[in-house]
Amino acid sequence: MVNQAESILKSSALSITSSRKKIIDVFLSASTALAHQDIEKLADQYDRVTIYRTLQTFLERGIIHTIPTTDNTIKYALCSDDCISSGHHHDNHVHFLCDQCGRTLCLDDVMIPAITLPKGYSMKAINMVVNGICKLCRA
Amino acid sequence: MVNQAESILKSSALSITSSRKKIIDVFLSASTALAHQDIEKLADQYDRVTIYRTLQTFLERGIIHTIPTTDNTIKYALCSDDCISSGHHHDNHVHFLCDQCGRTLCLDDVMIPAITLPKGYSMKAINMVVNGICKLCRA
DNA sequence: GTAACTGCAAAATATTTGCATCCTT
DNA sequence: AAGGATGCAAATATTTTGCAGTTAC
Repeated sequence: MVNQAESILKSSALSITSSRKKIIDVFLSASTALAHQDIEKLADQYDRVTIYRTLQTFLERGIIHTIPTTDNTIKYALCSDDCISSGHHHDNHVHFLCDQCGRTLCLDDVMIPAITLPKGYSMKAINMVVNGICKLCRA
Repeated sequence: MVNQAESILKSSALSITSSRKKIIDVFLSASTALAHQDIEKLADQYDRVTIYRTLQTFLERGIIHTIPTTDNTIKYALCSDDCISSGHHHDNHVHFLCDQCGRTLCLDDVMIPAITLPKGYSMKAINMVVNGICKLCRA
């Protein structure tokens, strides 16, 4: 039984350091996408700068991805296995941003429908974000 | 023939000032969505703080909206007529972010397809952003 | 041992707030 | 005239950069 964080780092050919493991663990145990600030709080033994640099590295390697939100914040989430494997990032599920609790959730079961672009445009990635009230806030 | 910027301000019950008119004109003559920085450059006779406050006001009144992008920037665009009218903002077309020139375009002819959310979730707004290479960069 | 990673300090940017003055109605 | 909008100054917050010391391999 190998540590999951370590195995993620290994498959991206990154050296295994305690800050990187910690930040991956934070993502693994989070149920939602996280803002830089959230990560700072949850991994507060590490320098803010290290977190910036680590997130940057993870983005480049496709370990995490950003979720575009209308509320002027940037949220990060772990990529699912199949989106790391291909080398090319593609996240094909819908994201949900709750206007009440502010959480960003991956709706893994809701696929993004196909669309047709006008002539001359090529598509590399597609994102779909729904704003509203989530299950928990509504209850 | 009334000035278009003035008529937009009037229908939102905002007082007509030169900075507000200028900023609306900037949007009207832009072919793409604009970042705060772009607006600063295009309306550089006005204070940076005024631009912050004006954009904030316009967002609240539904004169402009933000477009979520994966590249960690916030882009603003004028709402189309029909999205102002209802009081409730709803932008039902797809946005395109060109990875090469960085421009954000409204694909007015491409509608966002309907999706079904899991039980317990309610939808207030939906956004769809496609990344890729635009028509002009490809040519 | 070497290259890469981290922490600290500091610089550069971006955003927010307070207040006095000016402009719109 | 009154309320709201603007500009300036300054306080905060965010992000980037340089460098020296430390760690992974």
